[in-house]
Amino acid sequence: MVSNDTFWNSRVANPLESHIGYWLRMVSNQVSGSFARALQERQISVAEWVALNQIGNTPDPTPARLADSMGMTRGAVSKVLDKLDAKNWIARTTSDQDSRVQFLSLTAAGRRLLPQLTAIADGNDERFFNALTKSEQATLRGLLRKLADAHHITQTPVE
Amino acid sequence: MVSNDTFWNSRVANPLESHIGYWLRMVSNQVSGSFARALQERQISVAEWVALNQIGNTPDPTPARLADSMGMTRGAVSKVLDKLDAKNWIARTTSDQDSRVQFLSLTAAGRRLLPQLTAIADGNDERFFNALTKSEQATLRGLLRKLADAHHITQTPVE
DNA sequence: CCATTATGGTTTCTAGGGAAACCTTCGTCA
DNA sequence: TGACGAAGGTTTCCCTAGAAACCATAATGG
Repeated sequence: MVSNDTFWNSRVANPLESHIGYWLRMVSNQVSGSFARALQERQISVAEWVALNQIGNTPDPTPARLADSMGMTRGAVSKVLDKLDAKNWIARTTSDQDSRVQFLSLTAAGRRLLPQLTAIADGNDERFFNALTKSEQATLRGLLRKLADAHHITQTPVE
Repeated sequence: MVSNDTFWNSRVANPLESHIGYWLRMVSNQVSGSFARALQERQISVAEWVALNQIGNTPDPTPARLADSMGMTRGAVSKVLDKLDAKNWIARTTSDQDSRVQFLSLTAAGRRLLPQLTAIADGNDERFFNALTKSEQATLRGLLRKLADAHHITQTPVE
């Protein structure tokens, strides 16, 4: 047994606690909630951060590709990009080959900001999963990857 | 190594993929998304289902306790209860001892419905985590419990 | 015993994201 | 080449949930 049983057994009986998905959401909500709060202090939403990160780390990013990889609709992405644009962290330039397409890029300010946000993300992950040993962390990562693989999940999670 | 490396290594390099939280959200989003879609076919939201389940499985449920256990604000819970009430799945009766307090209970229709929804939840969990062996499932559950324990997470996850 | 504070629940306002309609531009094919 | 469908992006509408203001009632304490 891995965990502190007395604590958990004290909880109100609920058949759903036998679901792995239950624990998965519980933990996932907490870790992303804590990250969202950290970003909030800088007036940045998780979606904005994910978009910024994708723009900084994928080749030739466009709104459509972002929507695909983030698992958001194009409408939603459009609004997120508006925000990033208003904050002068990204630039949108229309493609020469296809005037429907926009290429997205980080501005100088965006390039300065991104590593700071990445550091926050690193710290959040580190702090949260430090409750596990290195070996347990590797096991957990492996199991999650196996699930993602089995179900062909490819979307970068946003919320 | 647990997973299919060639598949994952073909992904665009992104430093965040080293975060366990990244994989956690990715997988969690997928499992709860698939569950949400299953409920959607019956015009039921995840929040409604969680509330219904709590009402059916906790002693003397009240809106305030629900808000606590679900990690939602009381305002949000109030609206969810309005929906369940409109569908005639729950009843609200004000307490004799404290007229501010409402006790929540399932109606006959609610009692009939709940097991069906629970079966959907069971099926969803089962189907998704079948990609892991029984032993891996136990390991995963243990690791998630350990994290929830370490961080004193007690809220039933909603979305 | 009354004033103040705390608590339970609802309502209002706002922000974020999906769905779908919309506009523009590109590709196809007759 | 011109019509039609597909694709990229934006806008509009709607729904959900949080924040905060609000109302009613209970508890506290002077």
